[in-house]
Amino acid sequence: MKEYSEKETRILDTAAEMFANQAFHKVLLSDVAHAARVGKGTLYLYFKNKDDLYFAVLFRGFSILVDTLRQHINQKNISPTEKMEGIIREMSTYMFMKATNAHLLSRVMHFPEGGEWQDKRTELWGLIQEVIEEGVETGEFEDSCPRFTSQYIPSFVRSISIFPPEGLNHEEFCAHACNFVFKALKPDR
Amino acid sequence: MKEYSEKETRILDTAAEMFANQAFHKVLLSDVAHAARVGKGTLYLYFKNKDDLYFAVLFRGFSILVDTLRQHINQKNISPTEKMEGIIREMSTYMFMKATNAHLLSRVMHFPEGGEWQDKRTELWGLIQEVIEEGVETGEFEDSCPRFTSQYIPSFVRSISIFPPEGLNHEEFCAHACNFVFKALKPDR
Amino acid sequence: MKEYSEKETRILDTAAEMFANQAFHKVLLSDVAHAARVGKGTLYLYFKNKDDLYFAVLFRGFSILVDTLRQHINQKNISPTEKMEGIIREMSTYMFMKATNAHLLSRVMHFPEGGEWQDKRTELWGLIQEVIEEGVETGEFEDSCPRFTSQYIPSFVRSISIFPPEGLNHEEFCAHACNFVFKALKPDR
Amino acid sequence: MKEYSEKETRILDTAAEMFANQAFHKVLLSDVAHAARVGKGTLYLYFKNKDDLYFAVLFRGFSILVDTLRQHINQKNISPTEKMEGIIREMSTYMFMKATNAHLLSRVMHFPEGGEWQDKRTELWGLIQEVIEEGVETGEFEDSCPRFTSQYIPSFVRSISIFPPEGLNHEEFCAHACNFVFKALKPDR
DNA sequence: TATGAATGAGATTTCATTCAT
DNA sequence: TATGAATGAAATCTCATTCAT
Repeated sequence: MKEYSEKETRILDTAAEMFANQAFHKVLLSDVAHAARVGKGTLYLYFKNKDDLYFAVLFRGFSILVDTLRQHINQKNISPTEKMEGIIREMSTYMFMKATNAHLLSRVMHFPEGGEWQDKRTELWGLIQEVIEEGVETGEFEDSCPRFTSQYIPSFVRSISIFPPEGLNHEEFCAHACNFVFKALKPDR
Repeated sequence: MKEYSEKETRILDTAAEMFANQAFHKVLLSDVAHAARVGKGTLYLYFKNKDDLYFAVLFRGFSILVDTLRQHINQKNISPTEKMEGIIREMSTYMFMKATNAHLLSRVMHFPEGGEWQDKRTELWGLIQEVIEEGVETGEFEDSCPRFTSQYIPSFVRSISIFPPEGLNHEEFCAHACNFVFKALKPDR
Repeated sequence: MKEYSEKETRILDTAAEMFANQAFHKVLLSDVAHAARVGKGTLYLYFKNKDDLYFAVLFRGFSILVDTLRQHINQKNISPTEKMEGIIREMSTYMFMKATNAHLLSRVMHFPEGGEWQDKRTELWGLIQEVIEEGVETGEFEDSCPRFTSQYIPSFVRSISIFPPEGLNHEEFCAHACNFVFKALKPDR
Repeated sequence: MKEYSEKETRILDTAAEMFANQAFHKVLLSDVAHAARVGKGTLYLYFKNKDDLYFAVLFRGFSILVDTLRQHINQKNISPTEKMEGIIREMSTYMFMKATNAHLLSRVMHFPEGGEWQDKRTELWGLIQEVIEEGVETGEFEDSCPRFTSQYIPSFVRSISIFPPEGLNHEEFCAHACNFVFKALKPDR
């Protein structure tokens, strides 16, 4: 896990906020600098250019999520079903907590191929896939292609958190999503 | 359904291609004009400004999909299950046919709120929701909150078409997705 | 001889004036644009960047001089001595006429090697060398290494025009320089 | 003769090298500092600002040359002719020894008027002029305007050392230049 | 004395948009 | 209707200089 200095963190936080709320080209570096209470030049001390800052923001946000999930999954003594429920809840919590998270994550998921990103995404999907496969082994789940399923799950958490149906209740969504997934993965008999 | 002149169509096609492959701010109007074999000024005869062109591109692409789906659903004499399978197949066909489609749709789905877009998206979700509700009525489906489910379905078709797992087979995906959804929606008994 | 459009010429003239009077980094493109009565962006229509504009200015100035000299030298029916006198007079006239010329030429003569520049300089020296060699053939001159001499001549015209001794009289300088060169090149007997 | 501390010398040497090889505005103080193995702030302990450093570099280089020449000229018992030959040889040795020297000198010689520089240049020209005048008095030379000639001589040494003709031989150049000057200055009879 | 992270004024450059043709 | 040269506001980015350590 990359380490960030205090100032770097402040810049990333500020930029995350701004990139989440406006289109890339509407975010001015001078505004970021001002909001982060640093000089414009300081940004360039930490990030090569605007693109680089943008990617760093997304990457950090995504990494935090993946790390959280990995930690959850690595717990001993919990069943694949519990892990899967955890994944859905952690992901949706992460995104509902801060609109910023959802919007940024959403962009990551669309990112131009490029080693680093591909890897991170694959990491996320890999974690989920592992849980499904573990469940298949224990007989809790049945899935002819866990690779597909592992992509479905983040995608609908994202969809709901970006376009929350009116009057959305977080708990209600988690329950529905878990139920949906568990039914879909339930062994035929 | 809006009608477009030949030149307008050429511009929209070109722009669609470009917006699908690059971020908004990386797409230069001069490039669009050149690629569409029209003068830069001509773009402004058909579209108010860059944003307007962008919206027009997304809107057209999205409308085509929604219209296709609506046509499918309006067929008489087919069951909700058949309709649902059709939705999944039509959507994924639409997106697999042209990468452009998938990428553009993806943008629409993430579009900052804004009346027009909200409406268009709601239209898509509404179509799917209707089918689910119809299925619930006939007893083919069971779903505690069809509104959520109607968002899940486009989201994972999109995810798979933007990030196709290596060696992806279209038919295999459709089969898996249908199966996944049908199991998830199957009445408990 | 390269052709320049009216606007291009206006830009080059303006820029020449400014580059001659100030250090490169003190010349602002916004000032150039303003003084040339064109938009800042227009500069970039004609010149790739600031460096490119600078080089174009120098190159044009230098080319004009070389062309003038070549024309003079190509005259029929004049002796090498007359040609040499012409060279010295043309060069010093060119430089005394406009301080701009002298200063710009001065920079050219120091220019980072680079095909184009090397070639132009070599062209200038080549012209002078030819005249000397012609004179050697006719017996008017004697010179063990015309290649050296052809570099001496522009160098002192330049020196005097950039740092004119107090109360310098142009004609006096030409006379002195010609006399100096002719004596130096005079056959021993 | 100014004295420089060890660190100051290191900075000046480094900067000399860099200013000789690149245009003023391409030389970054951070590069100078790094190459001189001092902190960027340290430069400001020794030099008021970038201009000041630049001037110091040129000034030191020029002073060394002028001092060398003065020492040579002040020798007793050598004729003006010998002095002149010495001047040409010392100057060209100085410049051929290190390309840096030639380039820097070249800058000095082109420096925008400014008291200090005017004085330094005048000092160089003055030395040469004295020798010529001494020669005129002894009847060894003849020159209607030694002030001009004293500018010619440094200028062509400079020209040759900055743009050495292919396959240049130092000794050959000195011999040619001396011969050229001596013929030009030879009394008519 | 020595440092180099931080600064921000101000430079270069871009590109959506206009408008004369 | 069609064009693309011209524009200049506004963006990104640089780098000499400062200053807390």
